[in-house]
Parts: sequence; structure tokens; C-alpha cells
Amino acid sequence: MSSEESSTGANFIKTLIQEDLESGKHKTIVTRFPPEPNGYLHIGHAKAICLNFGLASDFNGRCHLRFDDTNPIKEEDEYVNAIREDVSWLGFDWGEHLYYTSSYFEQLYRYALQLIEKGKAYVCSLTTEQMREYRGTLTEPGRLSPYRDRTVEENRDLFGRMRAGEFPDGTHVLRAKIDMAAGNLNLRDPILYRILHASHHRTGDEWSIYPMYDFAHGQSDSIEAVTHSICTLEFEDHRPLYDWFIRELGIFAPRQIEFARLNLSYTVMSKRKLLQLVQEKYVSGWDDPRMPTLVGMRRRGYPAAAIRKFCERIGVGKGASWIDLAVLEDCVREELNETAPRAMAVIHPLKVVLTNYPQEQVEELTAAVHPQKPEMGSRTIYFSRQFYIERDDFMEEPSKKFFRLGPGREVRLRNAYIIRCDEVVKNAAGEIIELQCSADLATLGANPTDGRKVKGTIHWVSAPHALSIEILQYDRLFSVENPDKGEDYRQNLNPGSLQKIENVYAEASLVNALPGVPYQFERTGYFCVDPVDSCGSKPVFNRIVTLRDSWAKEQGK
RNA sequence: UGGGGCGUCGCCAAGCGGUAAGGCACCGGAUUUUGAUUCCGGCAUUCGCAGGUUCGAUUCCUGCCGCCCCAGCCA
Repeated sequence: MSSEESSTGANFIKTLIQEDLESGKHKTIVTRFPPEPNGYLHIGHAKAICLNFGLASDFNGRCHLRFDDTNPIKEEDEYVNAIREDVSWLGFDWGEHLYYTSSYFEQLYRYALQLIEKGKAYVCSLTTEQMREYRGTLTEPGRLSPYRDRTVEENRDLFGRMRAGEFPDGTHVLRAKIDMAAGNLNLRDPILYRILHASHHRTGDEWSIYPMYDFAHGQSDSIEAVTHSICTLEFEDHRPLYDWFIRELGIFAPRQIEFARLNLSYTVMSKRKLLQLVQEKYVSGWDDPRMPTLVGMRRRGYPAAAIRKFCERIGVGKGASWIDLAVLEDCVREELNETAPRAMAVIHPLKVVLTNYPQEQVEELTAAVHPQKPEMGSRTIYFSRQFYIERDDFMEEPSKKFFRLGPGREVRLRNAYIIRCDEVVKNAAGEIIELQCSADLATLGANPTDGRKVKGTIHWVSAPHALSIEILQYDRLFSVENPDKGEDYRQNLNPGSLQKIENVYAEASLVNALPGVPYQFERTGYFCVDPVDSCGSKPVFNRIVTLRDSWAKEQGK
């Protein structure tokens, strides 16, 4: 990461940390990114990752990667591996600090025992339904569990037998004894441990009881000496509970600070829904280029730097925020404009024959890899009598504002000559199938000497040298800004989110394009070879993002 | 009629008692062999509303109003 990229923007979390440092509360800070390995990371997680790792680097502290794996039923190694890869790809390094909540199971168990000994936790044998009834509602206090007064000995014994696997799932839980009348529901004797005869991805069948997230998270932070525990808003209500545990246990107290999670327009961000899209085959997988997942974006061709830039740009706050997809796309364009080599490809071809150009002649022309960056070098493109241009670059009856090709009009061929359209060839159905043009042979790398102005420049690909490729044009996954508004978000899926175009002509140099490496197809957009779909005979390019198009905007008016 | 938060431009977001940064979007215009990029310029006399304190309030106080989260043996 470049230094200029490192976060400079102010936000309330930095301010709070700054205060803790200046007051001498801490000499250095420790943060952590604590994903549950039950799904793939998405752009919302990227915000948390950039925040936590960014804070650590801003203040010369460190950031841990900890898997909060307290629910064996949903968690898998596949996810921990994918998550590690995603975080690394995003550009962050946790060094030695890779942890798992499951590594703390024994310690957590001892913490629970401590609470039992203090009379602050008890084994409750209410059923799930009963417990719900006893919990009360938002406006009515709950009722005390009939098991609340079990003796310490009884609790110790029962809890030990829960661990030993003597009871079936759901028969008992360990609860904290706090306050059934608390306005904050999290304090109404929350469950600490539940019985789960399930195999854990790391501890196997060692345990038949597992701690609840609430009983594990804060203490895990404490064990790791996390100074600033950054989490999302919905955990604000849980903070008093975490503080209660820390106090009762007398252990190191991290400071929790909550921020608003990311919402991005035209997509959904819940893991449940993303999983559903995968399972119900609305997309090809977690890495479908339309998915807001990091694997999806990576495959699509979004550079990690663009995602980091995005996370920096959107800022951090406490108000529920909706970020316009345009912000992300702008970050991608900004990054790609700097780094992507240029090339030409004709997506909807229209054949052109240059009548005044020798039949067999082929010229090797030189074109800049990047017009603003000569240091990126140049490439060779072939020019011949027959080539393709974009159908949209020709209009039989052009308006005055259209400055591309039309009957009798002139246009510049990018990196080549100025040509004039002399004749339009149509088939029996009246469709335009070919243009007969003539070139001004004195305009290669030069403007006309007679002073005439040619405003338009269009791209082209020599017919005999064209590389046949396929293009996958990706668009937003949903057709409405907030897919969750309505009965079923799936009804808002954008039917045109994937458009396959099979006969695209690309300049020959693109044979060397490596999977995942972005190119700018001039005047069109950014594309890269899809690593998965390109296994066939033709290279398949994903459209990463279009170029800005003020002409299209003009047309739309 | 419980608890916890949040309200600064269409969307994000700085600001923390001294007279409204920045980005995206949008609108003009210049340069351009990408209608791209770049570049200039425009875009909140006003900070949810109403009072109060103060020489002075987006910043402090009070009261309203609006929005979000919480009743998983999920995280």
C-alpha cells in the first residue's frame, strides 16, 4: 500500500483512540477482525477489515485475525481458508496473530465455572419455548426461571455433566444471573452455554457444549488484550453485558466502539441471502462476478486497491448509511485508469472495406499502452484493408451532435488514419452489412494539412488479424436500489445482470492477456480474462466496469 | 407508554462555542487521435423542528418530531 493511500480522513473512532493514547490509557493499540467462518467475505466485511487493520497501522499497533467459531453447525474450514485468502488479497497482514475463539474453549469454560462459583450463573432447564415466554417482551419484564436458585453445587455438577455429554441437545443451558426485569433484553439472564452434540471444524468431538457468541467474544478480546474492539451498531446493546462479564471475571477490559455497517445500493449484504443466491443458483457461486463478495469482485477484476480506496472514501459513522454503487465504480475506474493497459476490441462489429487501400497490404502500427504514461511502453497493432468498427459508431442519418461516422462523413481511426464513408452496403433485408470507405493516407500520426477538423475518433480491429473472444457483460445484480424493500428481495433480481456476447473481435495483442489482469478496451470499459470461464477455446473477458459515457448520457436526455 | 442509537447538500462525510472541508452524483466550460482521462467553474446564508444559555450555537441545555437496532439454545 502506498503511503498516500493510508487513511488520513478523520472519523470518530480515530478520535476516541487518539484520546486513549494521549491520556496514557494505552501505549499502543490492538484491534481485531473477527469473522465467523460460515460464509464468504463481502464488501461490508472489507469496510471492517480496512477499518481495523487501518487503525492498527495508523497508530502503530497491531490487528489480529480471529475466527469467532463458536457455532460448529454453521462453520467450516472451507470458509476459514477463503477468509484468510480474502484478507491477504485485500492487502492486510495479521502476521503471527491468527487466532480462533475455539482455542479459548477451555479458558471460557473456566470463566463460566467462576461465575457459577460466585453464584452469578446457573443451569436452566426450561425448554426453548418456555424460555421465550419467561423472557418477557420489549415492554414487559421477564419472569425468574424456576431453576434460578439452584445451588452452586448443583450448578457445578450439572454444568460438568453437560460438558461430559450426559444430556441431549436442548435439555439444559448455562445462564448468567443478572436481571430479568432489565430494559435491555441482553441482560435478562442470557444464555452462556448450550448443549450441542456437533463436531467442530477445529475441536472435533471434544466438546458437547459450546459458548454463545456473547459469552465468547468479549472475553476473547480480553484474552488477546485487544484495546479497541470495533464492531457494528447492533452490538451496542450487548456492550453492557460484555462489561458485566469483564467486571465479574475481573479481567482486562477492551473498549468496544460501534460503527454503522455498510449498505450498498443495488445489492444485498446478508450472508444468509448471499448463500441463498448461491444455493438457489441465481448466481454461479460465491465468486460469481456479480456478487458483492470479495471473491466475486476479485474474479470480476476489481483491484484490491480500489476496494481499499472505497472503504477509505465512504468514511465511518454511526448513522445507517446507504452508499451509492457509483462510489464503488468510481473507485474502480480511478484505479484502473491509472494501471490498465489499453487495447481495442469491437463488441458489435460492422465490417469496413477501405477501397483505396491495397488488397494485400498489412501495416504494423505502434500504439501507446497508456496515452498518459509513456513509461508503460507501446504495442503493435495491425492495419489492413478490411476491419471492423462498432455498429454504434456509424449512423446512417446522424444528428449534428453525433460526430462519428455517417455517409460522406469523416472520422479518425484510433491510432491510424482518418477515413471517409463513401458507401453503405445493405443486404436484401435492408440491414447495413458493410461500409465502403476511403482513407486519407496522409493522416497516420498527423492531422490533415488542409486544416479540416475531424472530431470523432473510433476504435477498430483489423479483420484478418482479429482475435475472436467472448465477453461477459456484468451489470448490477438487482434492478432496484434497495432489494430488501418489498416482500422478497429475489423478485428484484436484475434479469439483465449478465449478458454474454459471443463474437467480439479483439486486437491480436490480447492473446497474451493473463487471467485477472485488467485492460481498458478503449471507449468501452475495463475487462479482464475470467479465470474460470476461459477454459474453452475462446478467451472470455469479464466486463469489470464501463467507462464513463457522456454521449450515452446525452442520448438518454 | 421498555432499552440502545442516529438526524450537516440527492448519497456519504468533516466540523466539537467564533461564523459550513472533501468525495460521489449533478450542471456548465477548456484541452483531448478514448464523447475516456485531465483541467477549470457551479452546486447547504445553513446544519430535523421549536425554545433556552451566550456578544456569538451545527457545536451547550430543554422539549418535540423522524429514522434505525433489540424479544435466536445465530453471530
